[in-house]
Parts: sequence; structure tokens; C-alpha cells
Amino acid sequence: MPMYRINFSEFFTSAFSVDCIIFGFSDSKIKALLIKRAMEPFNHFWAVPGDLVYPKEDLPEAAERILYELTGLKGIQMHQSQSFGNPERHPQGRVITVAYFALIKIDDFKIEASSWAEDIKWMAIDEIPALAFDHNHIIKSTYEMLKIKLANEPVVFDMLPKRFTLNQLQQLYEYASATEMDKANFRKKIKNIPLKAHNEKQQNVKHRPAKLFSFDSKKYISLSKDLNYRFKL
Amino acid sequence: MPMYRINFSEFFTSAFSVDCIIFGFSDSKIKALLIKRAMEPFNHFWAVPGDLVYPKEDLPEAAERILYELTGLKGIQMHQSQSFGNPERHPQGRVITVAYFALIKIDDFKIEASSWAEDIKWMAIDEIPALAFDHNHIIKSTYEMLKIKLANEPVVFDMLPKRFTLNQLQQLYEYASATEMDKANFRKKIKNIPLKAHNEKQQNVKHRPAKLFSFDSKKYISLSKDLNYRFKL
DNA sequence: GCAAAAGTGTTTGGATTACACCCATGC
DNA sequence: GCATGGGTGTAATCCAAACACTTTTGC
Repeated sequence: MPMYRINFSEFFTSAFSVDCIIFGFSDSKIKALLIKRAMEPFNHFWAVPGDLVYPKEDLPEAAERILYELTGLKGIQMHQSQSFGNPERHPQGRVITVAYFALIKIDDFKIEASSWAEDIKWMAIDEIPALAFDHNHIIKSTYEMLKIKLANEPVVFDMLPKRFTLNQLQQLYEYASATEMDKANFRKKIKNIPLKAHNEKQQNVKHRPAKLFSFDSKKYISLSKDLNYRFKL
Repeated sequence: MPMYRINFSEFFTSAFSVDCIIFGFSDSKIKALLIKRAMEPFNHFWAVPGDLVYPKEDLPEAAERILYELTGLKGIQMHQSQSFGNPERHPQGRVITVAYFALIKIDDFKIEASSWAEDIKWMAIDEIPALAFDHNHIIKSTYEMLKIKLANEPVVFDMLPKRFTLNQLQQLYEYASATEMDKANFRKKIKNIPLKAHNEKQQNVKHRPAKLFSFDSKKYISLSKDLNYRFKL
């Protein structure tokens, strides 16, 4: 006689949410997009944007929805980070949260506070104040995951303008890896990464303008078919 | 006037579970411990051991409990994998699951089916049949995470006997990285990893017995304090 | 002695590092 | 011309791959 182990309605009393850490790059720094909450709990606290998951919604869908509601951006690749389920983490009940992160080009959209936030701001990852809930912890461990991704998958280019200089790429690399590197050596290091050089230069700089590059995703895909090739930054 | 966004009891209608993928190593293969379910849903299907999380229980606690109930092992480090929340994944309601994994020494315990399983078995990672729920998917993505951990943190030693031969270490490495490697070169590759050599040899082999080694975790900890040192397998 | 695996040394080519130097632009 | 960063070449060094060879055990 088969038995159902789950027959206690007491188990179906929890909620879950998705929190989205949105990373961007400007002023040589990696930043996260934070909102100032305009609701309880943690009213007026800075926080990672997040929302409860709808009953019929899958997790990646929820993450995309939150990103869209916040930035108007669609079609951005989302990456799952970790889940956090401390029973005390939410004052209103048992809510576990799944953290997702997105990498976006800061210039691609205009930030504006939505109805459920009274302010919104990019904050450099090393200048983040005390946040609502366990959000400091969530950001910290998600940033660790970001760094691993950046080193092993071609996602840096999601944070850079479509056309970027090699120096921008180097600055992003140096910030994420917390190192400094010789310019010539950096260029040798990335020579396995397929970049398209354009006949176009940086504008409005008071020194020799740098050449602009873009990531050659077509070439990357064909390279990836070779099992000996592995992206490494 | 502060408003609570969460005031709909309809949100607190989901449950969550923790699934534990327990990895071990024997016969030169990485294996996972699976149970044959003795309950609905998916009665008589092979599955990853898992359970609902108790209302007052944190996620890592739940993972440790499940490991203990299944193997009797305590004090094993658990690692969080990914979460899975497809609304259709559980036939009895909305259940999202957080996958955890543990690496254990297969010889350290005797497996025996518990009350909620009719059978239990180690299965090589590339010989796993169709499982209950979305468990094939869960195992696959957790195995990918395992491979990354193995390469970057000294967790291989959790899967090997306390004293092991260099060839065992190499076989585990080769299985996980799906490569073959020259013996001499492998030994050069691992010379940064702190190992203690013992005056003890393999027994009952019909060839020259190999020396036994153990991981020198004391030395590893002091090495880790040097920011230039990074474990790499 | 033979089979089988343990264990070590040498050579070579490619990648990483340190460092030096030249180039283009604005003011 | 000079300040500022863009861009490149060279030599020394380290590291990984290929391969050959010696050693120790059981039978």
C-alpha cells in the first residue's frame, strides 16, 4: 500500500522569493544596483531588488520579470547564485530566497525608482552600506560567484559597452581579480579571446585615442566546438 | 503610511525540500548514492535522497540531517548546489528544492535502506537511469559544480581514503576532468599540494606496492595564509 | 625471468613576467 | 614641447607535455 509522505498541510506554509543582484561596471568599478525600500519590513533601508515568486512562475522567469520591472531590460542572461533559508531571515514568515544575478551595460538604460522603491542607485561593491534582511551576505557570496564566472566564461562583455577599449577590459579584470597587471602582458594573456577590432577610435580623450574592440561571439562559438579551447580571463 | 507588500496568504502555500547528492569514489569512478523510493509519488523509482525542510530548520541543517539519516555520518562538509523550482516538478504542489552535495569516503559506512526506501545503491555518474522528479537534471548540474570544486578546493581528499596512493588521486582527477595524463607529469602538477608521505605501503597487490599519502591539512591552512598560494588540481 | 605498476629524470616548446621603448593626441 | 595614455618588442624565466628509463613486487 503506497503511502504519501507529504500529506501535512503544515508544510505548505512557506513562501519564496527571488532576489536579483544586477551588476554593472563604471568608473573602473564593479557596481550593484540597489533600491531603497518604500515598504515594510525594513522600510527606508537599502536592499537588493527582489520579489515573491508567483504561484505558477518558474525561478528564472521570476528573475527576468524582476529585472524587467526594474530596468526595462529584456533578454539578459540571468545566472543563479545561491539560496538562503535561515528561518529568521524574514520577519513575516518563512521565506527562502533564491539569488540570481545579471550583468548589464550601465549605459543601456535609465534607472528610475519604481512604485515600490523610493530611491535607486548604483553602488560600488566595496562601498555598500548595511542592507535590509541578510542582503549583505547575499551580495557578498553572489559577488564571489560572479568573479568565478568572469574568469571562466565570456560574460565580462555583458558589462562592457558593445565597443570597448582594451584598457576598459583590463580595468574590469583588475578590479575583479584585485590585481594589477602590465599592459603588454595583459594583451598577450587575452590573445586567445576572439575580439573583433574596429576602425573606430575613442572620442574626446586628451591623449592618443584607443582602438575599439567588440567580442566576436560568432568566432567564440566556433572555437568552443574545439574541445581543446577553453575561455580563460 | 508604510505598506506591507506581503499580506496575501496565497503566497504562503509552497513547501521546500533539500535534496542531497552524496558522491563517492570507487572502482576508478565517481558515484552517487541513490535510493529506490518506497512511497508515492514516483513509488519504486530511483531518486536522490531528499526531504522537506522543517519549519524551524535552516537549509544546511536540513542537508546534514538527511545525510545523517541516510548514512549515519556526521560532521561532513556540505556544499550548496543549485535550486530548482519548476512549478510542475512536484505532482503534489509547489515544492522548490535546494540541492546540496557531500563528498564521502565510501568505505567509511555501511549503506542500508531506511524506512522510506526499499533499496539503496551507489551508481556511477555516467550510468544513472531515469530518476524520479527532475532528479536527473539535478544530478547533472550538481556534478558540474562538483567538478569545479574539485579543481579549485581541496575536497578531493574527502572522497579518498585517509591514506591513498598517488595513482588513486590521479584516477579521480582523470575521471572528473575526463582526460588522461602522464604519470610523471601528474606528479609534477600536484607538487604544490601539501601531502604527507607515510612509511607505509599498499597491501595485497601483485606489483610493486605504492607509497601511501595523506592530505596535510595543517600545512594547507598555513599555506592558505599566503595570498600567492592557490590550490589547483 | 616476466608482467605490471611504481617512481624519476631530461628535453623541448609555449606561456608568463619584467622591462624598455615608440606613437598619437590635446593643450 | 610636454603630459598622458596607447601600443609593441625582447629577453629571461617558469611550466607543461612527451618520452625514456629504472625500481620493486608477485608469480
